[in-house]
Amino acid sequence: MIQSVRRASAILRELGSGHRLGVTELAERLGLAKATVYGLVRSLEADALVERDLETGKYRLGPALLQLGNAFLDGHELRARSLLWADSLAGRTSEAVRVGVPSGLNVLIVHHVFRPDNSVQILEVGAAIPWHASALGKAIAASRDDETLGMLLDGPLAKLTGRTLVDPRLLRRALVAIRRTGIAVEDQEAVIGEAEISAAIFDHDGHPVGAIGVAGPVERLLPQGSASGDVVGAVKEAARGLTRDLGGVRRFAGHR
Amino acid sequence: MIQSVRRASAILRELGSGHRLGVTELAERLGLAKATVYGLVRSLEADALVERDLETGKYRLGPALLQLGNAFLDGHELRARSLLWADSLAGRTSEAVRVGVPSGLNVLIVHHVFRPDNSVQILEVGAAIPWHASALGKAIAASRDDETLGMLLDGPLAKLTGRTLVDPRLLRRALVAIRRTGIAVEDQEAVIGEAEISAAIFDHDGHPVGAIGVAGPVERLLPQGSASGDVVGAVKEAARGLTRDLGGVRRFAGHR
DNA sequence: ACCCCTGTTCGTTATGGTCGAACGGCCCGG
DNA sequence: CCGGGCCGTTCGACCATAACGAACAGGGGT
Repeated sequence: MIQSVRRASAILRELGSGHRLGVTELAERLGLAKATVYGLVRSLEADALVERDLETGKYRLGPALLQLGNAFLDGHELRARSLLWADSLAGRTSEAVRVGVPSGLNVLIVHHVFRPDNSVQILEVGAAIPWHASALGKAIAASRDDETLGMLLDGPLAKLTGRTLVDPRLLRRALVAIRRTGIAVEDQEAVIGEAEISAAIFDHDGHPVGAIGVAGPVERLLPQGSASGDVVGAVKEAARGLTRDLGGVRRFAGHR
Repeated sequence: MIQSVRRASAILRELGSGHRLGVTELAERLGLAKATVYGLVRSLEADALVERDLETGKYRLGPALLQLGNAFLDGHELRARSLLWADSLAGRTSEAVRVGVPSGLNVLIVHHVFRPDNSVQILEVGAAIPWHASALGKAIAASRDDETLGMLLDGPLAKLTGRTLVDPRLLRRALVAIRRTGIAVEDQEAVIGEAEISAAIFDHDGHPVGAIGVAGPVERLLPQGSASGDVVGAVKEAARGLTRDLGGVRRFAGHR
């Protein structure tokens, strides 16, 4: 495990949380000597992974990251195969569709089809959502191996709204139900007024590689409090179809 | 300049050009020992900057890069300020608008407004275009300092279409004209049938930080072979407005 | 005009990154 | 079914080199 590389990536993560930081500030956040951080940022800057703000001298993320992020999407097999399914799902449900993959403690949106109603919507591709506050994240987590799941439940569980589940015990119980039904529901756990219904997608040895789901206003997606059978059926069908396209197989309650 | 960080970033660049590569293949491409590369990829993998393909064992770019790329966009001042100008420009010209920043030998698209005609268009944000084959790139290059410009002209100049300018002498002459007029035109130099008209955006000491331009079918954008005054005016106005918003100033023919 | 805090450079030390070689597992072909 | 070759992986030793503290320089703010 190469120390300097890990540290460089820690710098990127630090810079990724919005703020622009100077060498000194970075050094104290990471607990490193200024000169050490300086060497790291200079190296990152040489490859345009970070950029310097000319007026303040502080550092921010560099353009090469956008390029690499785009290259990641281009080569992403699940994303490529989900394009058609997502379009069809959005058409059938008249709601927005999102496809996500696990990335640490978050779900990363790799594909997003707008609700087909000509309203202005912001593209969420690239957004990272805490796993426990999204249907995509819960659908994926429900089928992960016990070790990974433990790590997820031990991590920080931020309370994004009043309805976010943050108790590991409650969360674990919810995941059991999700694994049984194959459907995860999120009811205003990330954003008030918004809900999502999703199902996991599996690879050939039954590990969840991502999830696809339908997102929209809670009153349309969860009329009288629960999901409509039509939407649930459509989501399940899309997830199953995608799993099949990937050469995958749904694994039931298997561990390891 | 920290060796291992530069090497790690070289691995990312290698992986970014589409192909999935194994340790051995990476090692020979970079001229390093297998064990060295192995250590580097393991470290990158730990931070999700690269990912392993479970079936083939080969490596590809990781999800963290998409997240970081998105964070780069979020914090991007030029992008943020260009949103309104780009919308307005697209409305006035009824064509697609793109905003780009320099990234090495490429222009990176950081904002893209679709042509307002309800046709299906693919989002180009994150795409990297060789600077010499785009109006954005030429507009930026025309105002860069001599040293950077020399580097650009010395770099590889790929011939993307029959009309791409690849002769450094011709290119340099074109840039002189662009600097004089403040407008760069690209006529099917990247994609046959597509043209673009753009102008550079400057920071407070007159360095070009990016460019904004209108892109569309050549027959509409360049009727009877040259740009319409209306479009040129609108582009110039948007670029000037953006420059002003950034607290910048257009610099004429100044060096250093 | 001062001071303080910044980014930067320098030289030394010993950490830890690099490498070659050897291991073990997998796939392919015989 | 067995062998060969290629792959990712581990190991250990060498010494390059990353990390550090301290000293320098430049700018902004007071």
